[in-house]
Amino acid sequence: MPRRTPPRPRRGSPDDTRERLVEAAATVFNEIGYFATDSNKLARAAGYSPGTFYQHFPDKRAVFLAAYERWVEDEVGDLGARRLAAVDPAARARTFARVVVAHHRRWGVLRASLRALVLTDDVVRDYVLARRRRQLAGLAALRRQLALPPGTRADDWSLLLLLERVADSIAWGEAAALGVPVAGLERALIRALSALFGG
Amino acid sequence: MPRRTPPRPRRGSPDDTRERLVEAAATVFNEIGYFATDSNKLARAAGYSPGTFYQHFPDKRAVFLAAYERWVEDEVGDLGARRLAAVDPAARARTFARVVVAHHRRWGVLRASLRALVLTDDVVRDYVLARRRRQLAGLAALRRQLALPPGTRADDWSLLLLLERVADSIAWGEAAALGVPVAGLERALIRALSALFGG
Amino acid sequence: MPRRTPPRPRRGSPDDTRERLVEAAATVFNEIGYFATDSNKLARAAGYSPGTFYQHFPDKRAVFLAAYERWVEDEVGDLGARRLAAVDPAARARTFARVVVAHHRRWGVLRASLRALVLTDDVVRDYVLARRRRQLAGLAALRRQLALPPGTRADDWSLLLLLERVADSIAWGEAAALGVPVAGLERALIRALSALFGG
Amino acid sequence: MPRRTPPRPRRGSPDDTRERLVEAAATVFNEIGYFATDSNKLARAAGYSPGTFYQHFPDKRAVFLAAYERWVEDEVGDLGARRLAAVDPAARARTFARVVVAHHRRWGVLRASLRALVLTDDVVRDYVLARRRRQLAGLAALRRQLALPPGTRADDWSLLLLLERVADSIAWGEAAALGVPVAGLERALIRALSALFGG
DNA sequence: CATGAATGAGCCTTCATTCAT
DNA sequence: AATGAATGAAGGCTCATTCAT
Repeated sequence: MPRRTPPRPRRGSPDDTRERLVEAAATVFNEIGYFATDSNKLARAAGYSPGTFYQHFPDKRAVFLAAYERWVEDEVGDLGARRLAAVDPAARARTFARVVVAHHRRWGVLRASLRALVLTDDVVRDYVLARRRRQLAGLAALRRQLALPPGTRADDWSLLLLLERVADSIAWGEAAALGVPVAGLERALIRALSALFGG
Repeated sequence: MPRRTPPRPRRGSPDDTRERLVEAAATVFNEIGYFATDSNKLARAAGYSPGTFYQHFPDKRAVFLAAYERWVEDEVGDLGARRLAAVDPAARARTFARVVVAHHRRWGVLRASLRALVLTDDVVRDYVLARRRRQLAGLAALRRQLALPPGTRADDWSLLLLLERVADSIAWGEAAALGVPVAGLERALIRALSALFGG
Repeated sequence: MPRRTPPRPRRGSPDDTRERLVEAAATVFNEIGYFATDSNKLARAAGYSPGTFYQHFPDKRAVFLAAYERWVEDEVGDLGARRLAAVDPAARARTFARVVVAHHRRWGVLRASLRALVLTDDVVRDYVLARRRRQLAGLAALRRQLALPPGTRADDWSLLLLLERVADSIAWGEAAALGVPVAGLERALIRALSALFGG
Repeated sequence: MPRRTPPRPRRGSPDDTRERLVEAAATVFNEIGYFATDSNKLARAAGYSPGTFYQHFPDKRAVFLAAYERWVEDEVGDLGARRLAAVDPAARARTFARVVVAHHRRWGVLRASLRALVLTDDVVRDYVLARRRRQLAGLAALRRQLALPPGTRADDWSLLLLLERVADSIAWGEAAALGVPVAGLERALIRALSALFGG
């Protein structure tokens, strides 16, 4: 964990500042987790003072949600139907699995904090549930756009959960530490996704 | 959340005291999560003073691990080979799934805290990894004792992850909030377990 | 408390700007008190930015004094000798009392903040004492102009204090909350003033 | 204003600690006012750490009210009917006036803070109103016990207000700074009280 | 003249932990 | 073994003020 360079910027548009704060927050949350992060250090990590932080976010939770939002958007962008449609159908499951694992590698710790918060904080809970609904809807839409057969809600949901949990396990280094071959896990993911994409 | 009744015990054997502290800790952690739990209140919830707490545990993390330990032991007891061997083979997958879900219902919040801690705290990490290794070994042992064909490590691991994540989703009320039918999820679990137990 | 509409003015003469700032300050101070007032919000309430505020006043205390000044001037205007001289002598005490109460109704909260500041802040203290001296001198002048007999300094001062405190009590709603009839208090004021004006 | 000696005590009964905290709070509030007082310094002034403070009071306001309470009790004790009954009737007004002025000398700044808070903070407001009601009732009781003729509520109230405001003016040094003879003010008080006590 | 992004000292409060009894 | 008063570092957040544009 390298010391964050308390870097450079000063005096920009509010959007740039907010952007830098979210960026830094995402990084810090993902290094040491939500609970170990303090809002002052967060601001400094982005190159700002504590006051600036609170001019952009009402509280620590709010940046956290903003960072989460950004992660979700990233993933949605990379896994969107357009992108997948461009891929050779036989390779879709593989591509999908790789993108998911890559995302989890980037956001593993933040995700774990999110899980802990969801159970404790109602605002976070509602926020996440709303996102989840869209995720499920997105999967259904994907099926339609790729002309795949529809699945039950329970099947879709357990597929998403498997995907997510296995990707976390790879991302966190849990699998490696347990001597579970990562390649094997990826094959398992691809197999599960094949039920969706065919191939 | 009813006010926990600070029980009346005083001056028991050290083991009884420790026992009560762990018990109370498990309850409190599971109600409001590790990070929101205050060690003084925890001691009071067990009917003791803060000082007593620190005479039995070096720090807050230590009770947390003890509570986790207890949870794992519960589960191991209920899912142990002996118990399962007694069950009609055709019903094993169903029984296993039900027990797992029931356990997660009881320990959902504590588990989420654990996940967040694992990524941040090396002591917790090592502790949990050791447990996980035993869990995997237990699964292999189960296979042997029930005379089932062996599986790859990756298959076993992803099965455990699916089980765990789906059970959490049910336990946390996430599935219900998303309109995913719980019965369907349980069927999915049973299907996945059938690959293990046959049936 | 309706959201203050941040008015639209921009680029006026310095005096207009200052004027608007004082006006807004008087209002805000009188709604939530000096200590609860945030200089940035105050500037926004006047339709300006924080920077503009500090181009017109060296600090928060300065606007406060300016707002106080304005209140005093209002009162002096309404209670001035010229105005009173125009009133039927028999009605003077009544008129005087009514004007005083009306003023206090308008400025109650600001006045309470002033009292707290006076004891803590030497600049405010000196400022207020200077005003007070003029107030006493004004009373003496009033006597002369209305050809009334002179009074002792102590009598004048305690008359002013009674006036002020009873008016505050009415203005703050204290009297009403205690079930003390306001009409009775006003009669008491008039009685006390009659000693001054005769009638 | 001498530097408060951050003195001696350690490890006592909760009541003693609370007592010392209230005592110190009363002193500090009365030196620099409620708004300039910070809770950590308050605790240190009593010889404790910040944490101890918050083990005895939920917040700064709470000590403030406790300090106010103590002041009121002091005054009630010294002005109680029993005490006054013991005084030569002819001297009652004088005694009463002196005690009131002495009290205000001791508590002037705290009182001014109280006034500012009352208008802004509903809890303080209700607290003070309750006290005020008792004060009015006490005055009525005093009348009865001394076999004095009853007065109107408005008369009682405006008497209390005059008393209080004139005493504040003396206590704060306002009168002296304005060249108003304090002896004259005291005579004015005694005159007003004579209407109550006779004499 | 006006702006508003940025500042940072500092306040209120919490809570894991200690230690004298 | 148990107590609980006491600790104080640290964290979240505010707000008066500055200054480059």
